[in-house]
Amino acid sequence: MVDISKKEKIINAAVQVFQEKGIEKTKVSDIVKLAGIAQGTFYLYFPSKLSVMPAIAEVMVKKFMVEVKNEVDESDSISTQLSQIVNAIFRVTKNYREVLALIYAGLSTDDNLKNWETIYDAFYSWMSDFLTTAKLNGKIRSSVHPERTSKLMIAFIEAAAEQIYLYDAVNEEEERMQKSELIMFLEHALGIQN
Amino acid sequence: MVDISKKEKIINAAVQVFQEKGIEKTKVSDIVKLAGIAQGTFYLYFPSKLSVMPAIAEVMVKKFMVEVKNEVDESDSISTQLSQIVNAIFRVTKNYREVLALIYAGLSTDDNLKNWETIYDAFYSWMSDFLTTAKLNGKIRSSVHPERTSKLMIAFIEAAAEQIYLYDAVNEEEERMQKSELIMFLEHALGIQN
Amino acid sequence: MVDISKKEKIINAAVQVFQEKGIEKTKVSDIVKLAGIAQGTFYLYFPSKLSVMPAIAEVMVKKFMVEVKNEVDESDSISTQLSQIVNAIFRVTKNYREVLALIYAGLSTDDNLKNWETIYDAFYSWMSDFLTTAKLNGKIRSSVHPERTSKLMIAFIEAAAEQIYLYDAVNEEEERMQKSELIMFLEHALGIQN
Amino acid sequence: MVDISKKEKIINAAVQVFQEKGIEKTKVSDIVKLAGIAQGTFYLYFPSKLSVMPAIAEVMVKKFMVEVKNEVDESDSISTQLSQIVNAIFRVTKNYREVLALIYAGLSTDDNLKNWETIYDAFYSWMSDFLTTAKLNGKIRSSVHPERTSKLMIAFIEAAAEQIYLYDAVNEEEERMQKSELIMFLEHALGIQN
DNA sequence: CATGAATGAGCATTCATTCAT
DNA sequence: CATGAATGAATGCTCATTCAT
Repeated sequence: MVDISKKEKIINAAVQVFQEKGIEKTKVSDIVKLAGIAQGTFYLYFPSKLSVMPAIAEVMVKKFMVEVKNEVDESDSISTQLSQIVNAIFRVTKNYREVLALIYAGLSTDDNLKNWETIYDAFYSWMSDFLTTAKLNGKIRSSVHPERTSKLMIAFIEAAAEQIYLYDAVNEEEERMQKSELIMFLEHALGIQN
Repeated sequence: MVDISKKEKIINAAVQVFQEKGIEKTKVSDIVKLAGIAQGTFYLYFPSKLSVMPAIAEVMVKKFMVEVKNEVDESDSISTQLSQIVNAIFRVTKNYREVLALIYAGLSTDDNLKNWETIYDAFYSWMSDFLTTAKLNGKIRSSVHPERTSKLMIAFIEAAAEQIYLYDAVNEEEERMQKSELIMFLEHALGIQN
Repeated sequence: MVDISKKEKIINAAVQVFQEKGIEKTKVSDIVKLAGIAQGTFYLYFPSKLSVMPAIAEVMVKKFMVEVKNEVDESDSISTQLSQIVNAIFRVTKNYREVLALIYAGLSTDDNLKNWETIYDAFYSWMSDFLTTAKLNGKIRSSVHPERTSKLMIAFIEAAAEQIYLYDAVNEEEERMQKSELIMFLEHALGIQN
Repeated sequence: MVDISKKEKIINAAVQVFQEKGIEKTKVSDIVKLAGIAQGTFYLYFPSKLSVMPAIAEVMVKKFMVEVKNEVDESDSISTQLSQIVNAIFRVTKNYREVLALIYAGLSTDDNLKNWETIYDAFYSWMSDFLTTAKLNGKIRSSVHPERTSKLMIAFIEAAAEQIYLYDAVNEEEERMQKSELIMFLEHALGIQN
């Protein structure tokens, strides 16, 4: 039986409440109620309401990575793997659109954090490795700079997903078409040779 | 002499104050003080503090368009024009990074607006026209779907700019390199033939 | 064609709005909207929001008197006339319960008015005359002091009506019984001899 | 030593402040200052400013009952006891005229309460018992319906007291005379036989 | 470590009133 | 007389944070 620490309970509850209520309307009292702990206990683990944000961001980045790693099959073609990456990122964005918006906002709201980069580091590394391998295998154009391009790609795919799920109220057909266009766009950008 | 309406005064003041203080810390009293009007007057034009957001968003989109239109020289090569577009978007993002972050957040914070698309429409149209022309002239790959790609490109370039100016604290050298990588990425994505 | 002065329009509108919204929630803007005049016009006729109260009170007292005078038939027995008085007062109280509550409260809320007595004077006089006549005709006990008793009776009947319509949510049967008890109570109090 | 709960402190303070300032001019900050607690604490016990009203009403009804019970001597004649009841009610009304006016108004102002009856129940019961006993002893007319008449009497005596203390600015002589008239009125109404 | 009652600074919003037209 | 846009003082209520137990 897995013992969930109070800190984790708080983070999980925070993700859920933020997801449902948005940043302004979420009260610490909501979070602790859902976490099943006392109001004061929150402050034993986090110095302030906003300081949960980085922890949430970390959780979200982990979700992205877990999904991507689960979805991507290295034995498939690069083109297919690219689709798999896009699908994974789209899926997480769809499910956690609100929290993601909050993170993007919350981090700038809160002063104490420019850890963004640090938080994303593992994801950037993974993507960078992916690109490096592909490049070594001659599957993508040789001029790709894996590190820089990894950041661009993640930013791009997430932005495309947000565009669809956050601001548009698109139908499934349109969603599918837009995703196709994105993948084609990426294939050309990376100069994929299957 | 141009007569600035009270509403415009409020919007301009709001852009400035939000830019300086962030969303949580901005008080309506700050905005009206800067706008030179009474507190109550604010509520004659906007029903709530957050409801200025869409108006601000519109202003920001206009800023993007003005900069892009000023910067892009249609007599230049497509490749050059692409750089010009990127430069313009980066410049606005750099100058208004805070407000932009607020908008991305604020719109989801505030319930009353999913007008995002509407607000961006003009920009999307411009970009779509740009791609259509380029496509007709055989300057970019023929498989590009101008409308869909226009949305992707704007989302992408903005996301790349935010990544640099919002979350990173990059040096100029790194900024320059990242921008180059982005342009190269875009050139391949669009299949540019100069 | 009768020309209703703006002042009367305001008073009528105020009665209606107060009736519907209660004293706290009634805004001057509601009153003027219903009266069909401009906000500022209100202040040409009344120095403040609360200062309409006495005018409203006057209107209400007039309503009481009109109803009582219409209902009471001097050719009927004293006992019957008493019932008629009670019925009239009950009817007005039922229809204007909210405004009446407001008046009772509003007058004490507002400092500038202890005109209560003055406003009720005409009603007291009528009742006093009624009692005087009855007394001269030997229809009621001779120890009744018409002036003092007139005030008591009006206060009493109104209080009884309020008790039913303001605070109770009585059924019609109970209402009828309570009214009977009141009339019997009054008959004995006045020592009515038919 | 009796420990006064925070809730009681609030109610007591509220009675006092409302008595002094009236309903509109009373600020929550006044109440908490007098109660010696923090502003926020008020809202731990009452959801809104107006919601103290019912609690105050209860306190006032208790005051009526305490005074009446203290004053009335069952070994005295019915006539004397009636005077004692009137005196007690008049005294409380005189001392708390403002709060009483507020209650009468406040209850209708505030939506959440038609508990009026419930609040008065104990007082009605006491009076009803008083009348029942008197009736059984043949001291009052046998046609009196104790329950209904108890409500009428309380409403009546209070109304008479208010008429004097709230709206009139009577001299003591007039006050005494009006009270006599009331008692005589009641004696006849009840058909008192000493 | 945990609690949750108490705190009180802080702010958005309202609305009676004014006054230039 | 009439207007209604503009005013800005005034206050109820919230909620992050603390601390005695």
